[in-house]
Amino acid sequence: MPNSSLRVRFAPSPTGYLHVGGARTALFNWLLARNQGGKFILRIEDTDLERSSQQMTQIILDSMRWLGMDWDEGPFHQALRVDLHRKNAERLLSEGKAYRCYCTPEQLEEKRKAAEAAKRAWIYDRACLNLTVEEARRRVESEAPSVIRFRVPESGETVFLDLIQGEIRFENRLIEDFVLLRSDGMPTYHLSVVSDDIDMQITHVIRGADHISNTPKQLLLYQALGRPSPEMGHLPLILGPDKKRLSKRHGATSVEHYRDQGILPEALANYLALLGWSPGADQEVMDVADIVTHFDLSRINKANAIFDVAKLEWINAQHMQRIKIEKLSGMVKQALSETGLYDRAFTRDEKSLKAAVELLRSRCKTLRDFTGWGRAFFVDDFSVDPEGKMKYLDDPGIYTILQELADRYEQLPDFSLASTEQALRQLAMECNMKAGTLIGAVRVALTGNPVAPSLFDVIVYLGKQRTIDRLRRAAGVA
RNA sequence: GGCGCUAUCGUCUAACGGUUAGGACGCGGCCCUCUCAAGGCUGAAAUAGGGGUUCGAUCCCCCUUAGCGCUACCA
Repeated sequence: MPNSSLRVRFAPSPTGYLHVGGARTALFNWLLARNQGGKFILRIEDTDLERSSQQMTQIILDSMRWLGMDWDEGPFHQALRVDLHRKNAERLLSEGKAYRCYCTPEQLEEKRKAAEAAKRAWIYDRACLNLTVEEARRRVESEAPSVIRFRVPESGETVFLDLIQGEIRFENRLIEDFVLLRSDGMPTYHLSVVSDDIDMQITHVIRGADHISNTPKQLLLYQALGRPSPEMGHLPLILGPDKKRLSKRHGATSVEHYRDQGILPEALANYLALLGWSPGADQEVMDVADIVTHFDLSRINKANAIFDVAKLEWINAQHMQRIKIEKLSGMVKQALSETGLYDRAFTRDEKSLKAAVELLRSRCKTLRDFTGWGRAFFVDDFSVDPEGKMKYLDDPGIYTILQELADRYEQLPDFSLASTEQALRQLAMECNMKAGTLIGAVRVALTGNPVAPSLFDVIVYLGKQRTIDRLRRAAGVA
């Protein structure tokens, strides 16, 4: 039962990078739209002029695209739509559903503090709602700055059926007469969100659970404006390992960061989708298309989830193993270029690059491992791991053996998996040493690392000349 | 403090009144093996506590506890 008239939106405020929490909110909206054949709308909530910036907007858009999301409408800039918001505020004012408030921030702060000191709950006391006609006239004439406050019903309840959380109810008398329009004439969050969601004909608002307590205010606004409210769904929050809300304190929170760490976009999307949502089957590693077809709001969890980097890395490793080799090679090439390790002469051609990637992929957790641990597969300039050196190249006798192996390899008419292995084992036997020991030594000589793919695969990949050179270099460095 | 939401292995989660409470990450063991991964097999590990409802509660209700969120002329 796809609902092609469904319209959802993601509405970030460009005051920082795209946070993984925000990314997940965006993703769930996008998944819902794509699953239902509806529309996904992007709206930039930049009414906080001081904290918003064009650069941040750009970074957010880039991160979304990188994650594989596209949008059908927008990006709309909320700051450009304030006239519409103001009109709604004025309409409510003229209909008596809102009123002017002349209280200064200082006065309010004072009352708030007093209430706090007396351990009383504080919401705005409606001082300006109860102004006598005379007082009201005086205020208007004095041209003192004022805000427009929404007049919340003093009794009754605001109840809604949350798509994810179920029924949620709030007593109206505990809801404050919140500000719609600031004294500088700029709309506040509640006013602009509702105005824009109405104008953009949003049918489903899917957002973080931190907005649950904002919901009754917004629902009351829809009512006052005489418009049906959209369906509401509140996603559980993403927490850090200490169960606190995920923040910079936990280190990595931006999508950009994970991209820089060498996480694949499909892996991050996969992991984010699994945070709070579960596919019907036990299959957890999915590509985006799979997730789109299986996505279903009814399978979203209500409890907050802790962001687990270890599992993200595992999922990433899984994706690196399953992805088409052409695609992975392209990403590795990009990573090599970015770190200045892409040497066309060394890598020779696409086929050779693919061979190296194929050899390394099951041993890598992120793209970074290709340029770090896998360095010797792409350039000749690599260092030798001290521990590997100590373990395998400590005995001076090994150098003559490596030299000898290089000589024998040079004589080999065909340089293959079988022939190189046969020659090595033969030499080990003659030297009265275990093949495994020699293999270890050669591995360190060729890759600088005691941990690497199967040795003879490495030898064949490097080729005859490079293998011999590296063996002699290791022997010579002695 | 007030209001709201939540509560299954350490973590992500499945089980939508009846299961030996399942899977995955991580951790341990074994197999494979030239190292390390990958892969296969396997082990330890959970229904927060207390009351109800019911023939029967992880599941429904209440209380407690804990965690989180909101509590601005920020979004």
